[in-house]
Amino acid sequence: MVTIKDISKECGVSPATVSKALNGYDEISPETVELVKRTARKLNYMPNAAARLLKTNKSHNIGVLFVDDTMSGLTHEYFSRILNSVKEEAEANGYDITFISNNIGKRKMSFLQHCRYRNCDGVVIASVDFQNPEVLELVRSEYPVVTIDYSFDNSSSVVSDNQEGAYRLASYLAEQGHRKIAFIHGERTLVTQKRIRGFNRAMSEHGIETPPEYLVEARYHNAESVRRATAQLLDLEDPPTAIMYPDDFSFIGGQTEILERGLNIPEDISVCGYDGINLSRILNPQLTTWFQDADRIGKESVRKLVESIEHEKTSAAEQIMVSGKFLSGNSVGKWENK
Amino acid sequence: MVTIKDISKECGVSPATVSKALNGYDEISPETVELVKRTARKLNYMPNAAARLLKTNKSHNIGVLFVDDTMSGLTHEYFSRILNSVKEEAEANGYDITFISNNIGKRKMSFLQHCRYRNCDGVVIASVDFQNPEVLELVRSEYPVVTIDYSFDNSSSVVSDNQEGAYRLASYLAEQGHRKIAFIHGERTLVTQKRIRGFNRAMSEHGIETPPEYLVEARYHNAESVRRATAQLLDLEDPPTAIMYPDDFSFIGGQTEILERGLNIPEDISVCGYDGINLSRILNPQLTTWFQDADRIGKESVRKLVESIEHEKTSAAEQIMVSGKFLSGNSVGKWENK
DNA sequence: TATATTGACGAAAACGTTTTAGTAAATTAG
DNA sequence: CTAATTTACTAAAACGTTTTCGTCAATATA
Repeated sequence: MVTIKDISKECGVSPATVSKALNGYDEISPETVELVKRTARKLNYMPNAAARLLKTNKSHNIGVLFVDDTMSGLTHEYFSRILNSVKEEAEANGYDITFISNNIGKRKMSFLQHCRYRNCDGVVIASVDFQNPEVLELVRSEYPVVTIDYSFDNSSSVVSDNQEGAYRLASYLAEQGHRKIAFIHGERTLVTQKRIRGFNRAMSEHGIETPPEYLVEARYHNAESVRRATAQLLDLEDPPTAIMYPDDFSFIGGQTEILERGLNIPEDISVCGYDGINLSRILNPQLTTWFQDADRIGKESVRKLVESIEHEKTSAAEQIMVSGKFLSGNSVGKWENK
Repeated sequence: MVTIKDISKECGVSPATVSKALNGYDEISPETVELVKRTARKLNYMPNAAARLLKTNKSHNIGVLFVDDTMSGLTHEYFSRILNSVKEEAEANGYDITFISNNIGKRKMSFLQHCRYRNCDGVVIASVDFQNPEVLELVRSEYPVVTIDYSFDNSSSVVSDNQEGAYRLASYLAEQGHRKIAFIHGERTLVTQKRIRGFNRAMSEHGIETPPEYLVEARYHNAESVRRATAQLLDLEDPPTAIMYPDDFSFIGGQTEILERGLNIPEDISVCGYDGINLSRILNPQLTTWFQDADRIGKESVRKLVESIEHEKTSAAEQIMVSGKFLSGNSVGKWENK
């Protein structure tokens, strides 16, 4: 391993000078800087992040806390895209990322301890149980934190505009003439609550009374659970003519149920998804859905986090809302009161 | 930040003793060990990974090199599952993972340099262009390396049994009476070559002559490209009665084409996928496909890598093959020479 | 010319560990 | 009862950086 000392010997200057030359201090003569840099390149020198960290207390490492229990975190395209853009934005800013977990080897440690162990400079948190005491401990800690799709009072967050998304989808269905609109929503998280609110607003704006049995809970990203919910709706005395699904993926479970009953989309029943993942674009029929801008969400999170890290004094907590986009497909038909 | 010195003061012993007590050296009296550990817990002490690394030269950090250009790396369920199991197995062994890239901040560095910068103990490489000079540099370096789905001579690898998978699928189609079997395969990587070999073996064992136009290349995970390939096959003078697809996801592109021509699966045409991802289980019809054991692949990679890291002397390069599983669905029909 | 300032560099301490080479006391062996 | 060994500890160096104070010329100022 080639160190600063090797360079200093080769150049006949002190290690201090090498360090300064490499880090662009202005008290080193241009010629020396040139010499040092050339030698560094020649020797294929790479700074040692750990040694540097020890002095500077900056690891240039961002902790990423994603759910890991159900594993649906990484296979859910929405989250894997967030992760990917978090990674890319981090790298663009000179940071690496480290997954934060609470069991590393035999050593049991809390999320916070893991962060300290690895000297993270900050953490982005997504797709976790935000009631979890360990998560709360982390949020309340000395660390700069950005949460995704959930907001705490004293830290920054980036959230997808769930209320708007559900509102727009529901409004669209109503505008197509539907009056019996059901909403299969996910578990009752903050995200779900926002979507329900958006849905309700659209309904009331269109003067539609939604019977309570039109709102049914299923599990996000779970086709089987959504299929059951769909069956439940279709079994109703007065079944809906349109169904909003919790997400594009789980919709396929609903589709199975619909097909098996000999119904056609969108002739007999209209549907729409949520997320706007790749899958939704290639499905038959193509889904009408709401695109969540996962890339921007990841990117904004890191941008804000890095700002908090590097300008701790001047950077204030901020709630950032990322808007999505309506994606039209072939899954919604006009309902003409047949 | 509470350090070893804080503990040493609190306990009235030297830092050296604290370190040894914490690390289970046997030259410390049981009482002292007890006292030190208790105090450490009381003060909420966490060792500083960077400081430790500096002395021991072990970072307990595994580099993960996944493709990041097309981004299909992380959204492809096969790879996201590998990543997930890599992460979990790493954590189980006391390692964190760091994504290796070649542009971190403004600093342009090679993959190898990035590894050195972060002091990785070893690297697992998957889903990259294995001809890439930077990848080769890394493979040939001083680092323990495990490659996934590609083998180099002097390092270890974990590969999915692609030949077997394609062989079994093709055999199955033949056993169902099909004689006109087409294979839409992916780009000509090593993986693809293995699959083609398996396909060919199955064909020749069943005495089937496959016209060259039944083998068509498309892009993995790309519905549009696979749809075009499907159209090409269906436009043939003598179209196939069964099609093997490059992967479950891209099959949906093929399905679109098939449906638009008014054909039914499996009555008019039989299909099978590859990968056995979640999606394949919930699709209509359910796909007959080959399950690749991504979890085991990730796990074995890390197991082998950790072995190479921790027993550098005794651990020899090894090629590990992970077998998959035939998943039957409703996408293949018997072909009775109608 | 004497003094103050600037420019270019180096010595050394520090960051939090681990580990080698002791050391002094207690125990055992002869 | 010495001498040798063992037990339980410590001092200090080292890992590769960064950074604070110097220092010593050279230049600018009075």
